Amino acid sequence: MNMFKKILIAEDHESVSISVQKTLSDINIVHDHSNYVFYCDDALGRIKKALREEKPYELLITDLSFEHDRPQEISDGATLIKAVKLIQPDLKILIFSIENRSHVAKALMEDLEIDAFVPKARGDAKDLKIAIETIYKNRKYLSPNLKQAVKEETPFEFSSFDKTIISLLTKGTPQKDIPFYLQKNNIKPSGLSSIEKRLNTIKTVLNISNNEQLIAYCKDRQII
Amino acid sequence: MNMFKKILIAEDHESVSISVQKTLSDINIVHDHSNYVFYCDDALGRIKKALREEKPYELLITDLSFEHDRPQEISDGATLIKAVKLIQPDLKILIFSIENRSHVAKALMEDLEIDAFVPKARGDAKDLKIAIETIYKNRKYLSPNLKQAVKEETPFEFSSFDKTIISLLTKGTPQKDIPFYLQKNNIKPSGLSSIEKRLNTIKTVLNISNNEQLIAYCKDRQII
DNA sequence: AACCATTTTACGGACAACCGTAAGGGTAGG
DNA sequence: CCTACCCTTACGGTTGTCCGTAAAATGGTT
Repeated sequence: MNMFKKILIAEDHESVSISVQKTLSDINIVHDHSNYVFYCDDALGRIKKALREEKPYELLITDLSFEHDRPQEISDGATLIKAVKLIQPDLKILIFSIENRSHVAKALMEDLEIDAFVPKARGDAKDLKIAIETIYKNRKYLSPNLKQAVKEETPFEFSSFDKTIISLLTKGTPQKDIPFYLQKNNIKPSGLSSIEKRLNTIKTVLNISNNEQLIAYCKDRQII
Repeated sequence: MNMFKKILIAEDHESVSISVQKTLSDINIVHDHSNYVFYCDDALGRIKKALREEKPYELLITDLSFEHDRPQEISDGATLIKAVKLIQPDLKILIFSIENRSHVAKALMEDLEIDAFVPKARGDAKDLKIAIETIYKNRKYLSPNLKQAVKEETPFEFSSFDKTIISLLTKGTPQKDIPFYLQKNNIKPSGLSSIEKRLNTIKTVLNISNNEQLIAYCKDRQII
């Protein structure tokens, strides 16, 4: 049976990297043991080098978040993928991440045009095998292990303006002082009333009754 | 060289479990392939069974957080460890977790009387090997990869009362309504002034200026 | 029972947040 | 150029929070 021959693994956790390599060998992929890296910069370097030598990679398996323990040009998986797409658009990409929210995974698949998304969870090794086999057949793969939002809640879109004022609140800025900050940074609506109105509509839409609950909501969903 | 002969791995992520097994075999531990489980309840069952058969485990490697995808008696690693200590106090225990904050790891080592703490991070497989070799020599092992709190901040102790009122705020309860709730649940200081004063001292000690910042602080540190 | 120390509660003024209304300021279409 | 419309801002009244002070309750000691 045919299969990918040249795969690159970008993953900062040594233990995860090991198990991905093991999984590849389980499905009879002869995986050269040097084809894994711990930093995004190294991943991009390897891909460039392989292109120069005209032995390009066929698949990139990458994590999303990498620990910032040394200065890097590229510090996360999403940025890496964008950079890779510029130099080798046909490279197949599989994200293997702790992120397990369905709507986040879907958004990433569309925005980054990746081929598969597998969350680190129970049975993730089996999941990974299926994903690799699926994308080898030129099909997309969105893992069934992704979690639907419990309440199928309205995917309310926080604008960057919203995030700015909420972030300021979490830094201890009193609401009435936010206009000064916004003016300094030339952010468009800067009136106190605009801030009040915006916070009010957010709270109404999300059925939230005070600022404290709003902060908790945003923190839980990693909006800020 | 002598080494552990009977080890149990409790870890819900299949990929991590695989790499731990691989790591064990790397240091020449003959690891029976059935000695890993995906649920805490199964872990406790295995340990009990091994005791009955007078072939007890020598080491337990466990995660801290497990996904709640089916009803379990024990749903997290800390509870598992407490239960295990009751039936086999001499069993050596190694926590292998995503948690990488030094003070949290230290607290766990003391509270649960575990033998080693290794965070899932860069080089965690090597880290794991060293940890196992160290505890085999009856020494404790606290990984050097743990992160010190950036500011060595005052480890402020939130009382259960504090957590209660902060939780109520995050649920949208107005401050002025909290006394009613406290009275209903027979929580002792229930006056509005007591709540105000408590919030005030917390904010003063932590140098926090408003409730929003306090909520963010607590969410970031998983206090609530 | 009387005393003191600490905690809890009640009260009141100052201030911030909330909310409706209305006035100002752009922009697109006529 | 005018007008209708929307977005933004200003204003004021109400309510909630903040914070200091003082009274009341609690608990321990003699």
